[in-house]
Amino acid sequence: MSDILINIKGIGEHSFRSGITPLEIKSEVKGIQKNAIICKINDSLVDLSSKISKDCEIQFLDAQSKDGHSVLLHSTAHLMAQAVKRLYPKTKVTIGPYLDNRFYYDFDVETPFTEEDLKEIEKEMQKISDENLDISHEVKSRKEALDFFEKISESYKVEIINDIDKDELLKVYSQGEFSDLCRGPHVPSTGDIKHFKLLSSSAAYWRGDEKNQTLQRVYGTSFQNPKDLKKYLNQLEEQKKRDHRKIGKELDLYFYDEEIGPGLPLWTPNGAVMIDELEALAKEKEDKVGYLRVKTPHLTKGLLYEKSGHLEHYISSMYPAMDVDGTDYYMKPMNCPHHHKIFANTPKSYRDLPYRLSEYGTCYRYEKSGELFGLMRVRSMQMNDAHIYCSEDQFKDEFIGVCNLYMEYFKIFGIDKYEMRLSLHDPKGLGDKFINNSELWLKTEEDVRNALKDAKLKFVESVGDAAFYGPKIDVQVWSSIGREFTLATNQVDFAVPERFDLHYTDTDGSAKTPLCIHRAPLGTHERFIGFLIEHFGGNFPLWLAPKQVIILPVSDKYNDYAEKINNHLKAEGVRSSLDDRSEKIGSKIRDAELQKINIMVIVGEKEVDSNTLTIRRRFIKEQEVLSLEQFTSSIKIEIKERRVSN
RNA sequence: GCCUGCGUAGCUCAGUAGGUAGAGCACUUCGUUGGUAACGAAGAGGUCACCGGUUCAAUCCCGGUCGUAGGCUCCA
Repeated sequence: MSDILINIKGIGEHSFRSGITPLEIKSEVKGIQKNAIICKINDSLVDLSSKISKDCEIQFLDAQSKDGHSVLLHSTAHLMAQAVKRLYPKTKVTIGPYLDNRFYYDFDVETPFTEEDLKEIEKEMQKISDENLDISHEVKSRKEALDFFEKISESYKVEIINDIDKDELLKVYSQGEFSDLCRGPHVPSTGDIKHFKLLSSSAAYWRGDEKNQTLQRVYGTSFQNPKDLKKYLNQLEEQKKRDHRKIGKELDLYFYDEEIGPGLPLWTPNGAVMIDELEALAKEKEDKVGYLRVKTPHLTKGLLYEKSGHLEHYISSMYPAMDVDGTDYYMKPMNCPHHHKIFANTPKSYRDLPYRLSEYGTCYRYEKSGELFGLMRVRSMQMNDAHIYCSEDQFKDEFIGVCNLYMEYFKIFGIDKYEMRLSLHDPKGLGDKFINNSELWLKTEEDVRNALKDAKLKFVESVGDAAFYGPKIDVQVWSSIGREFTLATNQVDFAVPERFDLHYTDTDGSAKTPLCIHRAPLGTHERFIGFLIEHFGGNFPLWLAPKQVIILPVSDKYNDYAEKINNHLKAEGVRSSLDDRSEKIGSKIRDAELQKINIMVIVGEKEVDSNTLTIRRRFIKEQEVLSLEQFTSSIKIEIKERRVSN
């Protein structure tokens, strides 16, 4: 057999016999990392056991690299499947991919797993790891693979094979008694998988379709080093602490009541302050760029939604109709048709465009019970909604204007991780999910794409996610605990204005139909505040905080002085309160810290004598001594400028 | 909507092999007048989510309903 030349990244070129495996190279050549579990040959990830017969470049990777970690996670999923098959031999396996830092495997199992079962599975996994079984693979023909999986009654695998492209090579990975259809690659041995933890189990539908069999999904994680595993688990614990549902309760911002209904949040005085601040911000920004504010009713006849197409497309997520004097009325699920009515109420000329209507109304949607989630998915939502009616010529500027508004908000809140997603129609869904006019779709999508490119905004595209009436831009953000949400949305509507027979008189006297841009840069107030709670971990900037200042007298003797300060601040529009309980100062400070109040004003003998205040800011050890006037004016500026820090 | 788990005081949670319950914090009162993350004492608080069934007896066992958690599916 002839020799081949292999360039080992970071080490140099070596000559080997053809047919050598990376595993053999690893043991023959010094300096390759001991923990290497996988390698890249000419940029594709390959098992360490595969034979090399050509000159190439090879890079060994351990599980601390991104690719290596993915492989480790994937192999851990297989390890888990093997453990499950040992403990519950009747289980049928399905699929087990990796995610960021996690993996899962879906099983068709007789009885769902309990927490104890997960512990047992984990133990069995440890055993298989200790057995240090070689993980090998064989390439099989379609027929061989089908025969094999039929013989071992893995019907889901059979189904998968039948769906795979006929030309694709099928690989069967084996470790001990366990074999699985898989593209791979995998770590060389079960002994390479040492530090893992099963996280949770839940149900999942086969192929994600609710009509299919319910499977049991087990999530887990796995790392090369015990330290990294611990770090990740800690991170998960930390994330729980920032959950908006937990902080929302602790800071008394909102709650749900069984007698009111799921998904219908009640905002307490603290939470309502935040909504008011958000609205004040939005009004300020919108007033500057020419939005006109309107108000529309919460109830509307069904006829309107027939016309708009919403009844046809979204009836399953609208509250059922109520009969009013023999006519069907619906809770309003969105504002657009009402705004269209307002547009149409008086004749419009090209001089009126762009015509921008905004509304902070409450909409009601019947989200399925299992979809409700804290403030992020609710059934009554306050929209930061607006519709811009414009001509085709104006479209680009208006669209970019809206995107810029997003950016402005993001800057105010210190949101720097976001992604714009241009959602396009799916040609297959025309006439069904989407308005049936492919030319108009393509043209509008191209217009939006160009507008984004001209504004130098980065975006990704997503086919099939458009609204029924036009393409949209969704802005995805990640809360500090890694949850991804669609926060802002911006949709182009080329269909509904026509249905509503909206028109304006153009310069030449002809009637034209305007385009409509639907936009909600702050999404819903509920979701936005939910996001902000996690983003700030409850430590809101001063302007947004429900409780900005608390006055803490050192003893009852200084209550009068404290009260004077409190009254002054309140008169100046600062959200200030007074803690005049007979508690020691340390206790009052502790309580204020737990309530995450931004500023504590401490007053005792010293302060009364010198007519000053001692200012203790959240998280800041150094205190300031200021006069009441100095303090008031400085925080008023901080509030007015909506500073993010602290 | 689907699968599984959970539901005890305002909050965080104990507990009862079936005999109607307990702690800490918060709250109220009294004492204390204290200088940077918990002063002390006393008191008040619960139809053990709701509705049925089994039982002499149910917060506990069984069934249903509602709510909630983790996911799946969905999101104008």
